[in-house]
Amino acid sequence: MNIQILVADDHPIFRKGLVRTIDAHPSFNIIAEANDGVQAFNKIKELKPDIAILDISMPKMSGFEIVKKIRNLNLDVKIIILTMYSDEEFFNQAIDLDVKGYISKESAGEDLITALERVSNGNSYISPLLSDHVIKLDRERRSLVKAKPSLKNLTPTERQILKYLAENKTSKQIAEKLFISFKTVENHRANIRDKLNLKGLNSLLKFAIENKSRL
Amino acid sequence: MNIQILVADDHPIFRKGLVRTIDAHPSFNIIAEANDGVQAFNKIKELKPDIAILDISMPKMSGFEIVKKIRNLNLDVKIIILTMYSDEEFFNQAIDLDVKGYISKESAGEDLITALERVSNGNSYISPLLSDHVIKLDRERRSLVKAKPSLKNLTPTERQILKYLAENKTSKQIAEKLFISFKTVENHRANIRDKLNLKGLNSLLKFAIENKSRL
DNA sequence: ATAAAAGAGGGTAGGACTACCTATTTAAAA
DNA sequence: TTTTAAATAGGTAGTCCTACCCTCTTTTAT
Repeated sequence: MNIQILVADDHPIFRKGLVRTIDAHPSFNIIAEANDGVQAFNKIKELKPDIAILDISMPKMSGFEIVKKIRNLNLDVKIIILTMYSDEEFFNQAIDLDVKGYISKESAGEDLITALERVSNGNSYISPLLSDHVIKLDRERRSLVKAKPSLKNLTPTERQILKYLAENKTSKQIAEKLFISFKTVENHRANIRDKLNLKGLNSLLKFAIENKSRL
Repeated sequence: MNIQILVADDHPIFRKGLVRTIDAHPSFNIIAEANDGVQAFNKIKELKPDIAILDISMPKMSGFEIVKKIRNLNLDVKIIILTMYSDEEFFNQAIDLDVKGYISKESAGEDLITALERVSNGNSYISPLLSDHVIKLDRERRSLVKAKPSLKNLTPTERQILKYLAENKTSKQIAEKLFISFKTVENHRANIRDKLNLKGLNSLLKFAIENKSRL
């Protein structure tokens, strides 16, 4: 068994730690490293590793953007996300993107190796440091509380408008950018609020700002 | 020349990267590693390394607290601070504590080695990634443009109002919570916008949401 | 082919935020 | 003691967002 791995992280010293940890195991083979998101994406396209270990926050392109692009190209690359943040949003996003592994940067090396082993066998692995959080989420999902509305019900135009909203553009400003009437923009806003079940003043703006990373 | 070094960082993988980077140089010798602040402090007291490399944010005791304690004991240990944050506050604090080296975790290994060499010779070293920042800060100070006002310029009441704003409460709702007139709340809002140099509709709301974790 | 969804455009009423003002009281700092 | 900063309260005009209505065309899916 020889698993080919790409490692992408913009912190050279941390990356060295990753490489050493992984190289110590004969079944795993680092075939490439990347310093930033664009580099990572290009190398994944070119070398088609079995597993890509991606930091979320990298210059030029985030880990998530890379995953989206990979999915669009239908590349069969398993993804392990590395993160500093035990943020619910990020985690949900990872799940939506069918990411197989999700590991905190605070994890020990054994954690990483376990993740690699499980993911290479087609399973998933979430770092124990994060799983407390996951259990909480699971409980939320089971409860009757309406699940967080997903963005995927939105049409492309609605998404576009949300992006502008996250920059705190007014309906009028958005209308000018899109060459449509501001009334149309306001109608879109009303539809989005309806779909996301948002009520109250500026609730849509708040949502747009809080979720801009997922647009 | 054989320099004895202690490394303290609560991220095992990053720590491994540090150790490998340093061990590759014959003049430097890792004599101990620590997982958290208390461990680091105890080992420094016991082993008296020449140089201690400390992460700022560690469980149980921060890097800065360790430095203070070391200074109180009059131990002759040179300190290199490692940080994720290119935050002005942290940097100033480090300078005040007579820290000899200050390195970003985004640095490459060569940066670290350079720092070790300079510090072991009695000099100082600030990672270029940070010195740009320092220079930029300096320029901002020199320029007439009001430097980006941080949250610390806000009064307690203003902070409180920002917190409510981050929850998308209206001025009226906040006024009711605080038992004051909504006009007072709006005045506070105007003052905050002024201090933070925010302009345009809902810019304050946007700021509050984006910075709520720091309130 | 027909129905549904997406996009575009419009109207009205009301509530909310912003930009500008002024003014008083109180507490802290010089 | 005088000054300054903070907190309080008020006014007006303008712009924007929201919550309701409505019609029309084009595209997509059944």
